[in-house]
Amino acid sequence: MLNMKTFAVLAEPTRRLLLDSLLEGAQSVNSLVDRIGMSQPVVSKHLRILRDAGLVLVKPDGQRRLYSVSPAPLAELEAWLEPYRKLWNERLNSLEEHLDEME
Amino acid sequence: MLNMKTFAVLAEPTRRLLLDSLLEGAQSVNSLVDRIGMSQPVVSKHLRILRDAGLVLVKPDGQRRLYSVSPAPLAELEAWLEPYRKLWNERLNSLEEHLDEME
DNA sequence: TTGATATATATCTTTACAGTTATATATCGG
DNA sequence: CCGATATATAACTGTAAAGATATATATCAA
Repeated sequence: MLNMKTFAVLAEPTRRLLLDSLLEGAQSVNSLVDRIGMSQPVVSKHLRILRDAGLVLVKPDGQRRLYSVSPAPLAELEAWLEPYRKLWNERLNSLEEHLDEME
Repeated sequence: MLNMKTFAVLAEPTRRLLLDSLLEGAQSVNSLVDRIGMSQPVVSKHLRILRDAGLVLVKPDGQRRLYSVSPAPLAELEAWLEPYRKLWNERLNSLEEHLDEME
């Protein structure tokens, strides 16, 4: 079911940076290298890991490879987060009530 | 601002297991040890890390320590996730439209 | 106080993984 | 075909961290 490796993959700051960069649209490896200021092998390695995790897609474009975000696995995060979201909403609500009482 | 160490802390499966256990209410260290089947030092160590990350709170209760979830840092996850959620919603919508067209 | 229980921490070992460097593969232009 | 460009991968190194074991600290009960 839930492939929880997604968490580990996203734990790496460089990989989140890559995903964030790809939010603005598909990009080649080298443009990502320029953007995040890491060596090309490092970027390729991280992209490989993101790809294995289903978080990005590749589309060959001549000699380049265009990477884009594939957000489906993030639904796991969302799902895991849900019961906790309820918790913190409750607490926000009771804080609000508390503030209302103080008025 | 955003303390992205939260991601790394949550990347560890045992720690997510601990948090999930605590969703059912505050618990002592030993009850968590029994629940997740790991050694007491391991559990204490992970709880320490969760505590440093602000993800759990401790309340001394005699010789025990009652741990409970403190969900505030998870708002970071939520925030980071947001632009991606938009992405996958868009894709769900276009899938829907596509299915509608096929009818 | 003493022994038992509950938890924390220190030390050690092993493993996983990020980054570097060097090299391989593939595709372009001429 | 050839050199240049774009990307992937292999091999190596250093480091961080998870789990095991042993021990320290604190609180209970008698």
